[in-house]
Amino acid sequence: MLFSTASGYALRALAAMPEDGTYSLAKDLASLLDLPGPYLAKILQSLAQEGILHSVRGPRGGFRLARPAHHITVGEVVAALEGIETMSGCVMGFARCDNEDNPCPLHKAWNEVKAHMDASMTHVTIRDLQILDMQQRREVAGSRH
Amino acid sequence: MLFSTASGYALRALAAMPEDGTYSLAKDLASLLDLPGPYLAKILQSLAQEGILHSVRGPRGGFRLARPAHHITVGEVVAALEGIETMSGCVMGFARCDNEDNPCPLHKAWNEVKAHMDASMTHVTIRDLQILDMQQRREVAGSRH
DNA sequence: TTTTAAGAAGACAAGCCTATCCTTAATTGA
DNA sequence: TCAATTAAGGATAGGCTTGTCTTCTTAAAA
Repeated sequence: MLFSTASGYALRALAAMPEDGTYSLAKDLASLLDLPGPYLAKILQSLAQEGILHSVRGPRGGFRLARPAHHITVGEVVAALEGIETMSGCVMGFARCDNEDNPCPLHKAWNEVKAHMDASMTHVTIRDLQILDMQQRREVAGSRH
Repeated sequence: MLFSTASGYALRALAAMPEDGTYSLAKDLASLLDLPGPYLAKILQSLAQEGILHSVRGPRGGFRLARPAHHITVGEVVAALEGIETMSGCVMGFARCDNEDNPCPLHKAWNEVKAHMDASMTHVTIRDLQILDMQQRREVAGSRH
């Protein structure tokens, strides 16, 4: 997996949250998606601090998307949890490796990879994941019959 | 960086080893490349166990490449230290994400990325890194004047 | 006002990676 | 044979990620 476990959990949880303004509970999302509850709660709290989610304490509280799902990109979520440095730097860890002077043998390939992923991550939004999420949950439900 | 620190160190050390059959000491490579000596020694020992290096104990011993540099691929080194699972699995950590049924929105992009990197890693060898290594050491030497 | 239902925040632990150190084993050379 | 040299192996420690647990705070509902 390219992303961290936390990012994967976050994307799945965001895709499962309704957009009707109602609040979802961390533990409900966790049991729905079969994720570790306390850990998911921490992740959702981080996303709330980053302005991706809105949270309310107390009865009938919980988490909801701070913006429409199609305005939250995958890259934004990953950056909020992992920082933006994830894919920067030389693939091989060479200190002196840049475009102009002495690129490492994997430099060109890695640059194309980065550009490709970067484009995907800024264009794919949580809304795109919602469809997938529905498909997956339908299949899981079907397999239980 | 895509690879682990250990893989980066390993590639740099392998690129710096002579191919004339003589043995290099872990601590010499470490000081030449400015890497943590004991840690590099562990890494080289792992590479010896994997058959990428040949090691001899005692005076005049050390490590040498077990095969010609152009027969050792970058992918082989990374796989020896990190396992082959590094780039397998869904990018987003979705359990049910495959080519046929329900690929995740990043699935296609990630597959192209994987194919690209995989091709590079099996075609680029330690010999390709030797040229880079010479360039980098020359520059470092020059910058000290 | 009291109770209850939530998130927020902190401590804590397990596991992995990075890194160091110490001891042991092997090999060479005197 | 003995001393020196080198890798091999194990123990240990710090940092980060994953994950759990407990306590505190907020806010709604009774």
